[in-house]
Amino acid sequence: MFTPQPTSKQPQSVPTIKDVAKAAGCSTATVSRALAAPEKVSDATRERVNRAITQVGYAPNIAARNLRRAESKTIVALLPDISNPFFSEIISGMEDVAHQAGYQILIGDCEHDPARAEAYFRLLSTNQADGIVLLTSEVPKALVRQAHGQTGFPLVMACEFFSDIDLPLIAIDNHQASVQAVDYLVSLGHRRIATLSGPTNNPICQARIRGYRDALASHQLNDEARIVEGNFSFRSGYQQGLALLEGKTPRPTAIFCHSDEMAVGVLKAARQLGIIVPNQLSVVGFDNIGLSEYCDPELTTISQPRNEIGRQAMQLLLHLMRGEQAIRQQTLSSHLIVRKSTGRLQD
Amino acid sequence: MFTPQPTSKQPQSVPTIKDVAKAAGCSTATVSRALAAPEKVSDATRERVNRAITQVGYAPNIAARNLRRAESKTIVALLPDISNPFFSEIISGMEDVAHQAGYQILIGDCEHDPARAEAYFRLLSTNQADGIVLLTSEVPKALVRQAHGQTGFPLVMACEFFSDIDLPLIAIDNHQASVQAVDYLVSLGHRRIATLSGPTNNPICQARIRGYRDALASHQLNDEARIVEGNFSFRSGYQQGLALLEGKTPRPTAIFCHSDEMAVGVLKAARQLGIIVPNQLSVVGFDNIGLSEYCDPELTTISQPRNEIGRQAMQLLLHLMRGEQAIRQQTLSSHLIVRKSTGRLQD
DNA sequence: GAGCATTATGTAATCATTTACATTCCAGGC
DNA sequence: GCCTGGAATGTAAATGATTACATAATGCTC
Repeated sequence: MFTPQPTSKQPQSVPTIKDVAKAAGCSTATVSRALAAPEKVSDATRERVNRAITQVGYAPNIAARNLRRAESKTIVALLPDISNPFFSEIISGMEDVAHQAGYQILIGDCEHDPARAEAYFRLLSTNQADGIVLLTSEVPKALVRQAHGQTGFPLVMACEFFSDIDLPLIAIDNHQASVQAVDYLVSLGHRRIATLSGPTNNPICQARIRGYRDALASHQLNDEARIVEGNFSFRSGYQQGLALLEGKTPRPTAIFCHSDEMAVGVLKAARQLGIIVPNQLSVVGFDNIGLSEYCDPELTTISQPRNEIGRQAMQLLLHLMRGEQAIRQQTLSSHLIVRKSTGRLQD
Repeated sequence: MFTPQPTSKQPQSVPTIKDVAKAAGCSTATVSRALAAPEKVSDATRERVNRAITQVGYAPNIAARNLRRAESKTIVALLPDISNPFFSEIISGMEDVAHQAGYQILIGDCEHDPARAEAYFRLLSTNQADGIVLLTSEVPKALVRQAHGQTGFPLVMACEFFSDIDLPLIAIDNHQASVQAVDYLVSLGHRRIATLSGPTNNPICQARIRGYRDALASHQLNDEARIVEGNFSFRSGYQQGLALLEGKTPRPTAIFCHSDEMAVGVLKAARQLGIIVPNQLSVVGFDNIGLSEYCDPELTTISQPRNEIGRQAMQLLLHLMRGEQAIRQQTLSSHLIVRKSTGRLQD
């Protein structure tokens, strides 16, 4: 059987499903089926189609497919700030699962700008995205509320959450993680334990603060509570670290930070003030980013299963999109990694 | 004039351009023109169309537009590894320019896996992306060669490059940056200056190594050259740092690292061996990431204009895509930031 | 071998938009 | 008043893939 070269009316143009059909001697419908539902096509035909595909060098036009199927196979991951290395491992977990299922991930960096967040949400209504994984609570609540109103709206939160909107969620128990950190510090003999929080309007920080307070209370240390606010960055850690450590009030002997970067900032502040860590000050971080093993001293910190959070969030989203039943909220366990930045109180 | 509610045959469905046309009392062609080329439509009509659009709550279906226009308004940014904070600021610069021009950025994390890179390249042929900014040389060369073959293929490199493929490029002069670092170390009295390189098959590392050798030669220190290979990570910096510092050969008094993370790894190695930085060892990093101001001691490093690299790379790509003439290669200037990790040789 | 179910395939409509081409309208020149 | 040209708008084809529906082919039962 002789199959001619694809008739060259437009020699340059990209081959379409028609070219494949012609080369395989069948209809476009058959080609389409051979690709989307191979079991609906006879073995012989499938073979012929596959050969034709490689012969003409066909690749499906995704825009056409998206139009017809009214989907985009794209998931938006909304982040507060792409430069925070905390997120990269989560993204990585999400990507594994998403790619497996034939989805792409579009990383949406909100840069703390509500307009950006809105633009990314809009992608859903224009069929440019099929679902959203929300990794920040810093987005206009109206958007989220509206999404939450529609049943089956493909939206999942990971790590962060809203106190007053009950979305599908994959996260650790921030309250408990906080309790664990404080209990540990108390067990080392510390009593004046301060917290360097992230933005205090952030629900995860609120949860951590509650955990902090509850833990202090359980040791009759309510009066020692001391909370300062940062924004997770090195810089805010450094600045607030200075504020905590050089003040006139009796200096805390331990600081529990809501991010590793802030903890490293505190380390710098302590260094500058000649305060030895851990002898005179214990510091605990949060997240266990790569750096925490390489700073001086190595950081005691709370480790979140970041890859797993990403994977499960994506799995949950896929379930929701398929309309399947799924556990709507999952709490993963964090754990305290003890390194060199914490020690027994020396007096 | 009474305009009825959009006739409700499918009350739920998303409004299309037809609904707008009906509401505005004109044809779909006119609506389309009012949106894409407002000057082709009378003021009155444009007004009516705009009102109709808000009235029915219309948002264009991007898949249909992409199909018809054979473009996607999406640019792929190919990275070797998303978790490297070096890239975030570049991405940020790219996004600014891209959004301005109505483009989206799809971040492609290759994770050092050629298959991934290939998948992202394929997005171009399936019209899912209009151009690529390549931030890594770790992609199959065949792909790049093929792209380079086609004139006007929308591909731009940033930071990294290929020694044997002459692509449009925005980068610093790595050779010169290296010379500057070494000259500076020599000026502090150092003679045994080692380099902790990134992967030595990476052209930017090769350029830096050449710069290192040339600078040594210019000071008659050729014989002192000592090069070890890492992979830009904390861990490789630490391991190779140990190797360099605890060997039996006379210990280097300065180490020039091809990344800040490796430099911080070296700091840890030195600490562990009881070597005081900068008194007994000077360390220079590369990239000036946020961390470099917060590690101990603060890192002397080479700063690249990352935001600007991102902006210019995107601008260049946009020019290429529009078929405009443009400067194909641009070298931006880096500079040495002197902090506390380098000092005069004390003997 | 008729009747019926099942499987394989083809035809053509459909998705939402853009745009080539056709038509209409009007102003201005003669 | 006629003609020309340009502006404004409409008609309908085109983009490439999917899929409802129709049809053809096959196998199976009795």
